[in-house]
Amino acid sequence: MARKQKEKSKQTENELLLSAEGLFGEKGYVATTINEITKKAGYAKGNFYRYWNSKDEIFLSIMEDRLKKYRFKRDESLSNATSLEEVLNGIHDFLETIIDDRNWSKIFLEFTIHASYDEKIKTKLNKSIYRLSNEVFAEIVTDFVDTDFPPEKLGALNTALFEGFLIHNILGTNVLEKEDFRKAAITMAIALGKNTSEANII
Amino acid sequence: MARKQKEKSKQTENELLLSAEGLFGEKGYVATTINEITKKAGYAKGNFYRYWNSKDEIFLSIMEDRLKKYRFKRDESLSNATSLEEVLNGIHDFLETIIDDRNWSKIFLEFTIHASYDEKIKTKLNKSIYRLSNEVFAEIVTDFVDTDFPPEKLGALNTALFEGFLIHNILGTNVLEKEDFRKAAITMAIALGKNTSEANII
DNA sequence: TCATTAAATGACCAATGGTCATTTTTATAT
DNA sequence: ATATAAAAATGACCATTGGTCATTTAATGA
Repeated sequence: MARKQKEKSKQTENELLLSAEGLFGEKGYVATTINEITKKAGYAKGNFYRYWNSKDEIFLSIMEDRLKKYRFKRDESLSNATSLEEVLNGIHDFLETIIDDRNWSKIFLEFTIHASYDEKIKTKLNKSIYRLSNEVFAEIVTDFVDTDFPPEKLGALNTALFEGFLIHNILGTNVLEKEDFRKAAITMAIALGKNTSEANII
Repeated sequence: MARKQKEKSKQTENELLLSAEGLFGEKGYVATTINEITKKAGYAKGNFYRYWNSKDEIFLSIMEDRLKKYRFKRDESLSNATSLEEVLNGIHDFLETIIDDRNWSKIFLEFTIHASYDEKIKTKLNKSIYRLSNEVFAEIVTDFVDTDFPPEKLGALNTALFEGFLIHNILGTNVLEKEDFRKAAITMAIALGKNTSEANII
């Protein structure tokens, strides 16, 4: 039974993943050490590299996993929206679950910047996995947009405001609340995407 | 003449500052090495620590310097605005000079996140020096706001959208242009801060 | 029982930020 | 000029990092 060996291997991988996720969540990307990850799981450092080729790699896989879960929540939130306002509110219900996952949004940002210095990782990050809103946001929102303002830009702007709000939170600036963010984002989207007398004021 | 020694000392400090600014600008914060900084300026590593106590410290001083210059530009841009639209456009003229300073906005973000893991540096960053818009934005904008939406929140939201846009640029997502950012930010601010029939739609 | 294969180890490597005893350069007092 | 003190500069050294790899330990199938 070679089975048992594969099982053990899978289990070790899982133990390391769990250990890593815990440490990343506590201390962030840079401050977490491979040595710590393996030690916490009860192994020696070298064993880590049987399962991943680098710290980047294990982080990416953890990140993908978390984002998958986030996306699932988003799809739930959006399933029965019938107007732009409802869609936007649905999206923000879901964005707020990310915000509440406080440390992790910060850590995603940390890794995003770290990755931006490395073409390979940067490409991986951009490859749909990371960008939470853009295209999908656009897709959903298209039906509800009256103006000729491109929906994918609406999506990108929404993401931008969201990530800016994350930075605001990270610094603990304390001026904005979640509700402010939601109100601003929705107001912005409606002003740009809905054809009222004031929409294109500029 | 102890003068000469002090002059030499000042000059060395300057050479190191220039070297550091160049390297940070090229390679970012983490990737730049103290060894490189001193070597490029023609000194040995140890000499660095006569002038600064850490890499953080020299970076902060360079950052302050750059931000001072930015702020000067901003004050110029705002000197003769007479309406909310004009104020906002003035602010965005200045924000776009930061955006065009491409690498540096990225590096500021990199350092901001790095700093967020260290209470001491975080405090220093927040101590007015870094936050470009918030209070000042609020101060300037107050006169032009009709609604009861707090001006300091307008400022923070503007900053948030700005920094989100920076991240968008960093990742090279290519959906948004500077003009989109400007239009969105101004639309948002007006929709929240100007009393029209649509302003408080939510 | 024994050879084969997989899992796990930890000494080792180059590079990092930072320290510090030592050397080199410069200024002053006699 | 020369000796002394003080400032400027050096680079070997430290602990720690991500990553490598020859070696050891354990499971498997004959």
